[in-house]
Parts: sequence; structure tokens; C-alpha cells
Amino acid sequence: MVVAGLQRAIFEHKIAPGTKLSEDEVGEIFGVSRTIVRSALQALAHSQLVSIEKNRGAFIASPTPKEAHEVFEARGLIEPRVAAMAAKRMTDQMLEILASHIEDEHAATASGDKGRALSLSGGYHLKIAEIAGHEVFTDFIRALISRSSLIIALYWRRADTTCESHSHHALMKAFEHRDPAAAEEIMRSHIVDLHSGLNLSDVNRSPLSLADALKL
Amino acid sequence: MVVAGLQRAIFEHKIAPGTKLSEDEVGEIFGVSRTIVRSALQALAHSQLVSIEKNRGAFIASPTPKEAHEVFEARGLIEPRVAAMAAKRMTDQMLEILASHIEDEHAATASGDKGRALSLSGGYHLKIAEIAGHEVFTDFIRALISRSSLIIALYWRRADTTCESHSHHALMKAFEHRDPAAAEEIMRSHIVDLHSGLNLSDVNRSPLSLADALKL
DNA sequence: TCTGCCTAAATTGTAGCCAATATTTTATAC
DNA sequence: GTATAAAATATTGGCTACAATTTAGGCAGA
Repeated sequence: MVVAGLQRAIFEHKIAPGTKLSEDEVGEIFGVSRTIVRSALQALAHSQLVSIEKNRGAFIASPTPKEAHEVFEARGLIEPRVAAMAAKRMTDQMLEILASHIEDEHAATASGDKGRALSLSGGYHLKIAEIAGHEVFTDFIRALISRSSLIIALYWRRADTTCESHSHHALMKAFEHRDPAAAEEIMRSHIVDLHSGLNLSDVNRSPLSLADALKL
Repeated sequence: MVVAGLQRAIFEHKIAPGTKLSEDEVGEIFGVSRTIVRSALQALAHSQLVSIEKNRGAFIASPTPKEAHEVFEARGLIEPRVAAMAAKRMTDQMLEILASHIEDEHAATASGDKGRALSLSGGYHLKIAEIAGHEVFTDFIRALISRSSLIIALYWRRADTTCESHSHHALMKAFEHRDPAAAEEIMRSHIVDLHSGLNLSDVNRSPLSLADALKL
């Protein structure tokens, strides 16, 4: 699937915001016709990962500072509620899945694969939404996490992601105790941390060529 | 635009959930080729207004009771926050726009045009989000209101919408006083009212033919 | 040298065609 | 008469070709 391929590349920061996605070029890379590419680009445009300009083409989206602020404000409203719901419905099996997810994250961080670590960190948040079992919120969170990936590429202040692991561990404790209020509060402050980890005054620009980026 | 045309028909309850949207038929009605129709149907599928089944076609979505519940739960979380934000940023000009919107709603109700009244009622909620100036929340609310239209078609308990006008008037008062807390609370209870106005145990099925429905 | 316009190349937008899959009809057997 | 199976029909899926629009380059004039 070409949507998934492009998404992964975006999540792992293989392609930078602003990169042009020519239909022919993308089609060449994935070995499909322009029809498929077009459909994929429209899907990605709908989730705000690419912006399509009429008669000009599709580009990896470059969220503005305002947009970045709004995305994390939205996450700050929705995710705590969802974390509380997940805590209520938590099972031992789900706890194990979350734990192994965190291990993968650690492994990726240890091996220095920043992109993969970041992508897995988003996956952890998404997993919580899935456990909460609320499809509407899950869809929203999926979209917000995707956009967060672009935002982090543009505005992330520090190079480390260690604060991540700490918060995620704290969340695990709350889930183990099936404590909705704690989960909600930890998630809230975690999102605030992420939000304040952004430097919305200047931008990290690092344009890449599409062909280089997409070695699948 | 064919997307807008289909959307309006859905919002005004001209086409019922479950109705099949044949590509040829839709293309015939709007005078465009199947390529355009396919693109439009995919866009509508992304916003969950139609569901596309592989090799079978596109159908107006039929939200399940669970989905209906979730949509209004999401609205109950997001819209109060947005109403508070709107109250903070409210201007006299915006108040007038909202007021005229309510008048239109009254007029439509008075003339017995239920579909249009419902559509305008949704538009009022959307307008509030636009005034709040938060694009991310506005997009979410737009999607939720769209889906609410289908949900109301399927599960609305009573025939009247008078409770609507009452809550909307109460909101106006809060906006006039620039009172975020009041706006938030009124919106919250308004959404709860809407939610409890649904009868999620049985369904109002009323299939229509597409050609009849789309007298644009 | 810089500005403005005009032409040409490249890229997206749309339409129509053939292939693949689902649905309906019809024929046959029980 | 009913049920099963096979063929015919209709509908969607994907590709290619053509049209429309934008962008880039070059040329002329100031």
C-alpha cells in the first residue's frame, strides 16, 4: 500500500515537510500507476499530512506554529479522557502489549534510530486509544499523532526523547492499578510536556530529495 | 462540486442512510465523469459519510448505535471547550451573524422545512467553532456534525427540534456577556440533551431512490 | 543588467477503455 | 416446486491517452 509507505516515511522523518510529491515519481517508486498515487495523495491530504495545490501538485505538509499549538491543545483535551477510559477497560493482556511496545521503543532509542523511536512513541499513544475502545476518539488521535510527527520534525527543541519514556512508564503504573484519575492526570501533564518541548519561534528546515528518502 | 451537492443532500435528509450511490448514476446526475465521482465518494468516505465496500460500491453510511453514542460523547467533550473559546473572542459583528443564523433557523422551522432547519442548526454549531478560531477543533466538529446528521436521521426520537432553539438562545446570552464558563456549561448540557434525544434501540429506516432525492 | 513577455516543457485534471469482481437470471436436477 | 449451479449482466477497479494549467527558460527591449 502506497499510503502506508508514505505514512511510514513521514512518521520516521525520512521525508521532510515541504517536499514535493510528484505523481509520476511516487508512482515510479512504488511501481503503481498515477491513479493509485492520486488516491493515496488525496487520502493523505484528508488527514492533513500532505497539502494538494490545484494544478501545482502535492507537498508534504508544513504545519504552521499556530497549527502545531492547536494540535497539541487538542491532544491535551482528548488524550487524557481516553487514557482514563483505557484505564477502566485495561486487561492483563493489554498491559503486556503496552509493555512490549515500550521495550521496542527503548531498543530503538538505544540503537540510535531516532525516527523509529519517535514512530513507536506515537504508536504507544495510539494503542492506548485502541484499548479505550472508542473509535471516534481513536480516529481523532490517530490523525493528531500523525500531524504531531510533522510538527516535531519542524519544531522539536531538544534532540533527546527521554522524557517520553519516563511519562510512559508512569502511565503504565496507573494502568496497572486501573486508576483512571491518575492515568488522566499523567497523560495531561505528558501532553503539556510535549507541547512545551516545541520551539514555535524558529523552524528546523531540512529539505530532502524524495528519491533518496524512500529507500523502502 | 459534487462533494458539496451530496453533502447537502445528506445534511437535509434528502438521501437516507444505506442508499447506494452508483458511480454512473451520480455522474449522470451531476454531469461529470466517473473519475470525478470516484474522487468525491472517496472524500466522503474519509469523512465517514459514505462507506465504500470493495467491488460492491458506495453507500450512504449507517452509523451504528455505538458510533452514534461515541459521536455525541466526542461532541460533549470538544464543543463545550470550543464554546468557551468562542465566548472569549466574541465580537459584536459575530454576534449579529449568529443571531441572523438563528433567525434563518426559525424561518425554516416555521415553513416546515425540517431538513433545512436541521442543517442550519448544525451550521450554528459550526459557526461557533469558526469564531473560536481553532482550526483543528473546527475540523473535528465539522466532521462530527456531518455524522450527527446521519445519526439523527436514524435515531432521532421526537419530531420537533424546539429544544434546539431554546439552547441556542441561551448560548446567545452567554456570548453577549462574554461569559466563557456559562457558554461552556450551556453547550455541555445542550449536547447531553441532543444525546439523550436519541433512541438507540430501534432505527428509523426510510430508504429512498437516489434520483428522486437529488432534485438540486 | 534588469524587466517583461512569449514560447516550450513538464505536471496535473479529466475522460474513456478494458479487466476483474459481484449480482442476477436462467436452466437443470432432485 | 425448490434448490443448486452456471451463464449472462451490470458495476466497480485500474490504466492509458488526451486536455488544461502552471512553471521555466529564452529573447527582446529599455
